[in-house]
Amino acid sequence: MFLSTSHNKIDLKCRVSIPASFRVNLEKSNETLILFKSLQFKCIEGTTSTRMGAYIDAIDELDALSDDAFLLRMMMADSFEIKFDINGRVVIPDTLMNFANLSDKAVFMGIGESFYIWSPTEYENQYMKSQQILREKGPPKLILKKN
Amino acid sequence: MFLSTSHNKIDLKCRVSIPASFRVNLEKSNETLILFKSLQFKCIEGTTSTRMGAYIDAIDELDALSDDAFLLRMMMADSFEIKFDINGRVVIPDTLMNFANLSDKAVFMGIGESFYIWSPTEYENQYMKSQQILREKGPPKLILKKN
DNA sequence: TGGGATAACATGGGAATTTATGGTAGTCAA
DNA sequence: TTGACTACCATAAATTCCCATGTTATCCCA
Repeated sequence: MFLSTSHNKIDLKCRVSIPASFRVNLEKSNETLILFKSLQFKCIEGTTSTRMGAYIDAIDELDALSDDAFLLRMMMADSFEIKFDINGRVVIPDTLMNFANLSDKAVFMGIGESFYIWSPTEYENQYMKSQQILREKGPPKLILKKN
Repeated sequence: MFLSTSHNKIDLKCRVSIPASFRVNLEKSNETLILFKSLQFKCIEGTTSTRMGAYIDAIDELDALSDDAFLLRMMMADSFEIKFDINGRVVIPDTLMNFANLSDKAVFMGIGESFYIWSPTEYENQYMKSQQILREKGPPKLILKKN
């Protein structure tokens, strides 16, 4: 599970350290990391190859001509299998750097099954927005399912 | 699985480098590459011989005399088993070059179980279209099965 | 509980390898 | 003998690998 937030530096080669806790999480479950363009936000989403595989299987279940199938294929096209260097760093592909408006700083935000990588300003915006909603509408009502 | 997008050059001999990650994917699973006319788009589709077998089996499920089966057979007839040169390049058959309107640039787009080869302009059109659908309809609603 | 030792982490830089691509020589068939 | 095709070589650029370093967090013992 990916949790917590941290700020790391992106160097000139577009390398960035993935927070150690995220890395351990991947290693323990023997997963490779996939980075892709978020479908909702101007940020990168990171997840496991297993979870990405589930999306791919879902494509075959859909009507091949449907909009959903089309979008999912596009999503695959904007996804990258990422390798770590010995120090736990990855290289962020150009496409993703541009999409998320990243330059020299990245904010990692764990959200459970996956995590987001934001530019600092975009992260700040989204954070403000969440505080705003919280003030106006109060905390979300959560119903946890029993297993 | 085939992921990510990349732009490669097609030379005068119709040779083009298959992106390294696609090649590795094929080698790891000991598959040969099949190229054929996409059934949906003006592009080439590439996949493993195993998956091509699955397509062919799917045709057999159809009424053998139906128009669908006829069309699918005609399309499949234009599929090619492709060999790599020592540098990871392939030669794109003339039929496919023409079908996909390719000349000197190719866009490789991984979509999971297979990949597409587009002309740059056609790729651009499809990408625009996906962004349009995303704006209008939002991301696909997917319910992934629990592991 | 304090403080030094030790390990873990994030980051920088350069060397070695891989990739994409241009070119040439050899082979086979018409 | 020509033309098409294939196999292989060459090279520049991009990518990956690995070593070095400073900084932060953790541990352990007095």
